[in-house]
Amino acid sequence: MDKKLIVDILNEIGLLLELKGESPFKSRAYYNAAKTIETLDQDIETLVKQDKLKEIKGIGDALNKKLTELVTTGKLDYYEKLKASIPTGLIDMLKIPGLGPKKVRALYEKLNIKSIRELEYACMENRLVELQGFGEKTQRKIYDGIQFIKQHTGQYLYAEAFNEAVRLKKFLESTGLVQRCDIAGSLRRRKEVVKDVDMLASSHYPGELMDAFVSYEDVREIIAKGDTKSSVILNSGINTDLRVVKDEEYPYALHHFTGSKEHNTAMRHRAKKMGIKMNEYGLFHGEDLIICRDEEDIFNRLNLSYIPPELRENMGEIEAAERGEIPSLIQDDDIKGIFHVHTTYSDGSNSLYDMVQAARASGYKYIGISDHSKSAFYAGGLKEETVLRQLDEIEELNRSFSDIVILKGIESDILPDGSLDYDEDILEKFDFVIVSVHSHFKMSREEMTERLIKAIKNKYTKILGHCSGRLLLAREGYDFDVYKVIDTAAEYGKIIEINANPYRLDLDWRYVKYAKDRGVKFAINPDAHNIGGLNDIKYGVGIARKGWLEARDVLNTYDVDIVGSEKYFVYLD
DNA sequence: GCCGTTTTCGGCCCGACTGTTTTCAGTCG
Repeated sequence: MDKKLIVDILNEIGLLLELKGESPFKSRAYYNAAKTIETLDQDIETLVKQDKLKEIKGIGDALNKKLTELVTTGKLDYYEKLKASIPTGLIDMLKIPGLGPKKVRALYEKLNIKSIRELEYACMENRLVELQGFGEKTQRKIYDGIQFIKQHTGQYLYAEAFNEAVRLKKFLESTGLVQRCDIAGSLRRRKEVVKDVDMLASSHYPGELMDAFVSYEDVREIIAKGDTKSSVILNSGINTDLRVVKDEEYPYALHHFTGSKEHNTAMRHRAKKMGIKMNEYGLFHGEDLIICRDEEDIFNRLNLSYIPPELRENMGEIEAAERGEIPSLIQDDDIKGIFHVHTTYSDGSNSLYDMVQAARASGYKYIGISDHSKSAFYAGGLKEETVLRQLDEIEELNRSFSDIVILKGIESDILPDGSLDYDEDILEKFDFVIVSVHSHFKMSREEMTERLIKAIKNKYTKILGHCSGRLLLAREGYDFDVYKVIDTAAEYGKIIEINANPYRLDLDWRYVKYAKDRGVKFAINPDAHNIGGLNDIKYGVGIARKGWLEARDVLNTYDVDIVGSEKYFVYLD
């Protein structure tokens, strides 16, 4: 058995014991043994055979037994059990500078944080500062450390990759070497998680353009470089490809490199039936190129109306385009106001006044404040008297602004039994109630479905918040029957949130069209915990588009006299 | 978990530094 593997296992046991809060001397014994074996000049298997391990200083009865088991069987039961008792994410968290076993353990025990992504999210929600032994600077340091770590993983949130891609596109355009340039691939389709950035450009000077690309200041490593395709890794760790084509090939290439693969396959199949060959260089009748100036021409040539990139997943878009039934998708500037905004009353980091001012500055006509309800203990949920105080402040602010309406709301926890946590005399004071699950994720599928359905049916419920509870790349959502939940929302005329936070993007777009087809209406909610969070709304719009939604399907494209009225969902029909 | 021996359990490396906390705990090397 490889000595290095044995050393690694001993060191990991030491680490796991520290995380468990065992005696520091016990874990040190394992570290010491690891070091001893590492520097041992005898063969460990021979020592085991001759039963001479115990003669080595630092290896006593217990370690002798364990090492013998490990060397002879290749496995160690004690290690396997230890590993299984601790979430693997905790070990990853130790890689963050400034985080040791004690703090990781505190984060796990007090905040139930089990992975780096969950930790990052908790930092952004400002949840670490309240913890004993932690503070503003520690939280900052941990957050910065996570940004560093993230450079080494393989998947990225849409928002992260998109911002990288936009910067790169600006750079490429600034070289003066490109004719046309676009972000392609899954980013252009607005997938919630992407593996890489695909850029496409047309140019008279492909060689010079590639030279410029690989010398972009953000490039960390050049993987490949040619005249038509180059690959680099950016400082953020994201793999980035640039394809360069002739300008007359550009529309075909843009369609091809936007994908999805499934959409492209279906399109080629359709073309072939019409006697047309289709690839990234063109549409061909025999040897003759069919001239297309842009993507719209390509679709039209195949007797289809234009299909926006977000819909290109081979999920019915080609059939819809054939019938001329591609929806007119919602756009950023359709949004007139926002719901689901947190303030310093609960776990937000900007005041009610500041959030309202930021919404005004963004041109919104209304802002729906919804802090956490009293059961959200970890997030500083509002007790009844605090709710009343906030409602008073909102009324006061409403008197002082004529260009924005502040709506009174709450993000009420859905308790394990599906009930809400305020009495009716409080609930009836709100303009809107968002209901969300924030605890007890580990219920059975049936129980969780019932819990959600009961909350939807509650007469004070207006919006079902982040339906699945997932945190992208960090935490799976809880198990529930999404179709039953959507059907219930449809039946009771309740609105489903598209949470626009880049970590959530929940309801998943794959179910949005199902809900729309059943008449469900949506609210695109930033779930903002600070002023910057208000900008997340655009990611929600992206998901809404991916879910085939039009402006009329979305509550916050309506004027405040409609959304602010008691029976607004009636107007949405 | 190991060691040494006071043969049965107490001690096991520590100082600088940081960010908390208000006298100290945790991390790092």
